[in-house]
Amino acid sequence: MDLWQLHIFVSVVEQKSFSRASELIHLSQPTVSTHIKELETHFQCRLLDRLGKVTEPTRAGAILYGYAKQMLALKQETQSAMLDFLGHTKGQLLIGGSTIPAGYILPKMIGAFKTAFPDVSIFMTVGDTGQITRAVKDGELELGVVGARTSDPDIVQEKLVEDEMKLVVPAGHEWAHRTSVTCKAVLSQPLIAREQGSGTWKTVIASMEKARVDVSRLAPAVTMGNCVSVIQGILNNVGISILSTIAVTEELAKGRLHALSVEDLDLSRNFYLTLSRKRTRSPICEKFIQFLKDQI
Amino acid sequence: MDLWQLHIFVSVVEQKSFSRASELIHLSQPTVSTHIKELETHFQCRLLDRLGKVTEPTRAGAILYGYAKQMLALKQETQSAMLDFLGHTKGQLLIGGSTIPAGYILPKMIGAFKTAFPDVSIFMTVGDTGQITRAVKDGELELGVVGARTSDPDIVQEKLVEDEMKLVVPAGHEWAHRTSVTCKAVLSQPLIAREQGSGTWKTVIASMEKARVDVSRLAPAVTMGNCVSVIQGILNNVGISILSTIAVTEELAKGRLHALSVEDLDLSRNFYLTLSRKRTRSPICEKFIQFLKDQI
DNA sequence: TAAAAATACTCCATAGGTATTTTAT
DNA sequence: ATAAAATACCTATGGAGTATTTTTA
Repeated sequence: MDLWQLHIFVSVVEQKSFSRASELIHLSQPTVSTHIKELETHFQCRLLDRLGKVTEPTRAGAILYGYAKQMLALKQETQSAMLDFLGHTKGQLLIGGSTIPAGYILPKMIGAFKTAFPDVSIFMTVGDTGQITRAVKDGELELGVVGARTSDPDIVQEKLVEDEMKLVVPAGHEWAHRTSVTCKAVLSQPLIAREQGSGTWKTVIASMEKARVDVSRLAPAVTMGNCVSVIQGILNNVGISILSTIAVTEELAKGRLHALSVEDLDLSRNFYLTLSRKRTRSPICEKFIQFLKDQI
Repeated sequence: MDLWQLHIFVSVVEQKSFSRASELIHLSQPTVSTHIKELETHFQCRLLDRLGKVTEPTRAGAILYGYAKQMLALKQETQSAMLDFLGHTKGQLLIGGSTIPAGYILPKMIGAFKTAFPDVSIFMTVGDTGQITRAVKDGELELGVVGARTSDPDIVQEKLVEDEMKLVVPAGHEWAHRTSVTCKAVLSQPLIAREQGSGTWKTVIASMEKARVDVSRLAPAVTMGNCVSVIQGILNNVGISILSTIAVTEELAKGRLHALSVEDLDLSRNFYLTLSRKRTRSPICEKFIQFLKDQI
């Protein structure tokens, strides 16, 4: 019993005739006979009553007909589901991003992409660089945007955007009109730090170590769990902090915050498009990558 | 794309390996490769990522896998549905009977059959001989039990039971202790007749004509639409009637009615098992025919 | 180096065909 | 007599095999 034989069987039932069915499927009448015979030997019973004028299914044939229709319908459904997916118009896309990309880069992209392809469902996971990279490696996510490179050979990465981090102070701060300060001056101010896993804070520490600044002299006034809290902290004069400009563009535009660079400190970093080296990317994912590269 | 290829594909996905899958299905590894390749060219995309250690489905492959599982499950379902039906343990049986068989013969049979095969659903249609015979001819019913033969060459009939009709009088009637009366005597009594289409009444009229009794002398006190009404009529002294003994066995046993034969009148008739000559009978139907023949 | 999949090739089973016979209207 | 299905028989595609190479961990 295969789909082809079932298709022939269904055609005979619907045409009520072997020869009419054979014309319809562009087969010879004996070929149709052979296939029906094969089905009948397979099930060990008559499936069609050849009544002379017409051919009608037996009870067993009627049962098989019902199932056969279902299977053929399911085949059709499969075909069109695959076509839809491969025509990158339908399906789902699983992506991931570390804090900054997930908060400030990807949402815009997802919005634009959804407008272009409304039948694509996008699921975004937020996690730290390590989590996202591992998920991409394992195929749980098709694409990630993270703030650090990895040495894993199963991963390919591509620089997506350059991110400049700056010292951020409230509008009324004594430095609110300066464009830069020394690193030493920063250490004298109450500072809002980020938690251990934060990519932003890792970059800050790394750049300080690179500039041979004694990191132990850092005395954070408070440590906060996410970017938004830090911004709120600055606005409420808890302290100042070093943040991605991407994360504060809005507040800078409103004039409620001011950003300035820190002398001697290289606070630039990159966000990387992160993909599995060997796994095949879906057409939807390819399309999304195009979007990312084009619209940034 | 056929079921065999989908089966191979599913096996590779589940085994995460071409070679392990090939062992499982008892095929060579190159044969598995060929089939997967064929699926991939059919859908114009990669379905499996050969990652070296393991093989995992691509997004497209994952979609196909879902559908493939459904199709294979449906195939299994088809197989077992056919087996159940052919093992005459499950399914439905459509039968029909004219008034007396449907009222007094078939219900007993259906009860016994349902006990033996509880998973069989039986649907019984009641109609006159002509209706039931036509439905059997057209395959709407698989089996009928009717009170008359037909000349239709598409129908085969077999005598199932002999039915004796008798004159039925109430317990207190003047003939309540007689075993027979003359036909002439019957004509002098108030008689309950049956409607036009009734097989019972047709038989009564036919036997009278055969005995050269002047049928026009029949003056029914009342005409009733069904057997049960006639019995009630007799019990309430509306008149007497000629009925199938099969239909009054219960009342005779209770002693509320008395049956006697009519001299000169041959009131015997047969009920016939009625089947389509050319249509294949389901195993359930064959089994039911056995039941009918054995238990009568 | 070893294991997995791909490639190259050979073979035969079978799906397809045509010609014809049988069956039933 | 005619139309439909079955039978007989032939052909060629492709599904299955073995042997080998390529790839990658």
